[in-house]
Amino acid sequence: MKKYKDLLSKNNIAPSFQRIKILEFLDKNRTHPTADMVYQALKKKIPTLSKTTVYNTLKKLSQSNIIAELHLFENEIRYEYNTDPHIHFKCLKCGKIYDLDETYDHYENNFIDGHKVIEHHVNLKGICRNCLEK
Amino acid sequence: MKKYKDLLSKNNIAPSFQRIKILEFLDKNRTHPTADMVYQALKKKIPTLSKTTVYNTLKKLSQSNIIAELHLFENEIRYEYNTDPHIHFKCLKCGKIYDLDETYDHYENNFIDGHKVIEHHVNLKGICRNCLEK
DNA sequence: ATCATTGCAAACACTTTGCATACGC
DNA sequence: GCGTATGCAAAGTGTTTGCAATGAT
Repeated sequence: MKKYKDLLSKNNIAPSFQRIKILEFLDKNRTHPTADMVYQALKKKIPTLSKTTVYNTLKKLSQSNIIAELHLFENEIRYEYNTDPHIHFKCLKCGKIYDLDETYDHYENNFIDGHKVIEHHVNLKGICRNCLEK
Repeated sequence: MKKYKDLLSKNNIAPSFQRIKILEFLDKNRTHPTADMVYQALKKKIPTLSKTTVYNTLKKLSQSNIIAELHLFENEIRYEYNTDPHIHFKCLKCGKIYDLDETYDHYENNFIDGHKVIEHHVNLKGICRNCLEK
């Protein structure tokens, strides 16, 4: 996939087969997976893949801001392909995490109590529309 | 401390010496400590204290909503004595976490895209007023 | 041939669990 | 004395590191 190869090269990350596949997976599966979920999914197609490579790659990609590390509600890291600012909603019933297109940049580059705000993260919890219907 | 003893009893948690001390520590040190920080601080005064007790107590207290478990920006759990709704600000320079009295209940008990919002968490990052002055 | 990436295994940090002892009512 | 809390040690997760083998240019 040229798209991913170019993106990696542009960020001075050698576009190895594994890295391209991990990046492609995150682009095509917007499910906020953990490192282990990425590993489990890709292992099927790349039997030789190691968890170490997944961890190393995810760290490299997030350091280059190609993907984002999420620290949502549990004590675990989840990853997502970097996109426009948005907020996260987690369903308390089914556990699914949704991206919401709310920008909510109320605080961005603003000052609160004298503190300069650079980043903001809004995490919501509740019951998702699918679970409400049941 | 009668205050803590009563609070524990009211929640059907036996008000043992260790539990009272852990709760008192969180009330008097609003520094969002990790379990280990609580342990290190209290071990000085209670040499026999074990980490297990700290972990077990923190879990019990947060299950009763006496304290809150925070999943802020790093992949670790921090705890705080439960108070009015507020948001958190972490300084990128000094690492300190501030409580901000912004309520921001824009989404609370509201529906977004059909999802019912029950909880919300707003986490900000930036440079705190102390670090800005330097 | 060189250099970086990979992947195994071991180490690591944080948290939980099992269980015997000790404590409080 | 009974029942629960404590605290040690061991096990369990999620993540990182050391290093030899592999792979790409």
